Amino acid sequence: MTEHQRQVISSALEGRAANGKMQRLLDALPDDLQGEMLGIWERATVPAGHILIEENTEAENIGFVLDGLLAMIKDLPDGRRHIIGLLTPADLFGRAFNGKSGYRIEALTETEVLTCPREPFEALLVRSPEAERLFLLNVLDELDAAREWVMVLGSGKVVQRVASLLLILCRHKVQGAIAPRAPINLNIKLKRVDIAHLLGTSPESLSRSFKQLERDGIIAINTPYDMDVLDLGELTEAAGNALLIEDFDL
Amino acid sequence: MTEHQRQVISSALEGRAANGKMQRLLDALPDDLQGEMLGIWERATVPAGHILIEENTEAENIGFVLDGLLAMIKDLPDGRRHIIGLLTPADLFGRAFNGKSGYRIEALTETEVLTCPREPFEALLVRSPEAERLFLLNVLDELDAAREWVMVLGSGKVVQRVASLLLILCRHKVQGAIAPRAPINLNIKLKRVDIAHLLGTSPESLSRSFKQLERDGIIAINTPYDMDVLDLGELTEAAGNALLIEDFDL
DNA sequence: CCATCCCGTTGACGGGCATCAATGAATCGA
DNA sequence: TCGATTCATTGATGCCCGTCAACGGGATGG
Repeated sequence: MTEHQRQVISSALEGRAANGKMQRLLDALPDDLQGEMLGIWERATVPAGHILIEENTEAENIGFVLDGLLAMIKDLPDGRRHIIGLLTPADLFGRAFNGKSGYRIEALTETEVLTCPREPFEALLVRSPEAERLFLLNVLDELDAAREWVMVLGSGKVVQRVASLLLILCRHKVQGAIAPRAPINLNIKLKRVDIAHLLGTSPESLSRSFKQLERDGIIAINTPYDMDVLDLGELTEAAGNALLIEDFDL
Repeated sequence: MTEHQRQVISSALEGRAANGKMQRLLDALPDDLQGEMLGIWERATVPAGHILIEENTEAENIGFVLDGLLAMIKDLPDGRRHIIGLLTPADLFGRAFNGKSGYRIEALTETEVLTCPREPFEALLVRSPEAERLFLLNVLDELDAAREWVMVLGSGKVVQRVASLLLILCRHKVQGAIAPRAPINLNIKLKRVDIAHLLGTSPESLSRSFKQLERDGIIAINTPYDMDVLDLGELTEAAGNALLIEDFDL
């Protein structure tokens, strides 16, 4: 491992949410492969609106989110756009081992990513069963997340979906930690339009649902991007218990 | 490999849709592991309504669908039930490597499956990188399917979702083959209620949507379980082009 | 052969929500 | 500093669709 490589990776991971996962991934590798793993990654900062992987193309890059927010987006012929899922720090994206994407990867905010060409990444996975298993576990997690979204989107009323989204954000925020009775502060990075497209609704209906949750005393809206969840129990109630896995330590 | 084992597997695969995939999986294994793989599977026939994996339990079994139809189902507290996804012949189910399920696996029709305990399956994957990669590819396919459902469920109108479902069924039917201009006959194994829960709507609305597609000359309904897709192009139109990957050879 | 059940369909009704339109607040650039 | 743009919110309107109800046909069982 060259000093340059070490520098890239360490500066990239410094003080970020993603460092734990990346570090675990590295530690699991045999020593002789660690350098190779580090060597193929390139760090990049992309502005909001930038498209990292185009729709319906053989993705040539694998990516790892360090900071910011990406989304899997599909444009519909009628001009509307649908957000299939989000990519947050510590998420992998790209199409290792399987072809075209069907959707594009777009930055919703300014984002820092690590990218590497697809071939050497695949080659490394083939060579190292440990790395491949880590990747497999990652994909399994993504599968759970996707199925959870299927659950959320299938459940009727808009308020329920909004509540479910908030629950997921809370879970993401307090992960591992014991959930306090105290309000959970959420810093939403998404615009209302994006949330709407994510939940399969319109910004107007979304706004009304937020207001309703606020009237019910379940949340407090400080700014459109800063809200507090006041009552986790009632929020779960409002969500209709639609979430697949409820692993809050209540 | 004992004669008993060989008998179980060969009779199980005989003349079934699932045999191709299982055979490929076997061929990819080193010779000395093939016997081990075959030895751990047990064949079973379960009646409709039978629950193969309970919700919120550590699944102790891995399964492989030979014939019939399974579904991933989550019950909502209000009594409604939501179908998250289907499992058709050649599909794997179970929770190798990651814990609880959050939904249950239930047979919608009488179903033949191969099952095996989880530990030896995982052990075999760990021992054989080839098997693990096959499993990984399987999971990647499932991920695509799940994201496709996210897409379908997010797209507004019920008629669009119905059309999308029909498109998926058509694709499943003609997979690989060149899609003919001639009508595609679909044999639906699902009850209307189940389709409704799958698409996040009600049986009544579903019926109306089917009728509308028939009025528009896009499909012909012979019986509720036997319909012909008359115009694949218009069906795609009606679906709003919401599908992620459109790999028909039109 | 009839009674019962299950299921799909059809009709009527009401509510939720998408759409259109307008206002207000915040940010940005000239 | 002042327009211009973007975005969130609110109101009004009409339609989609979820619900309740009833009907009919096919299957099952006595």
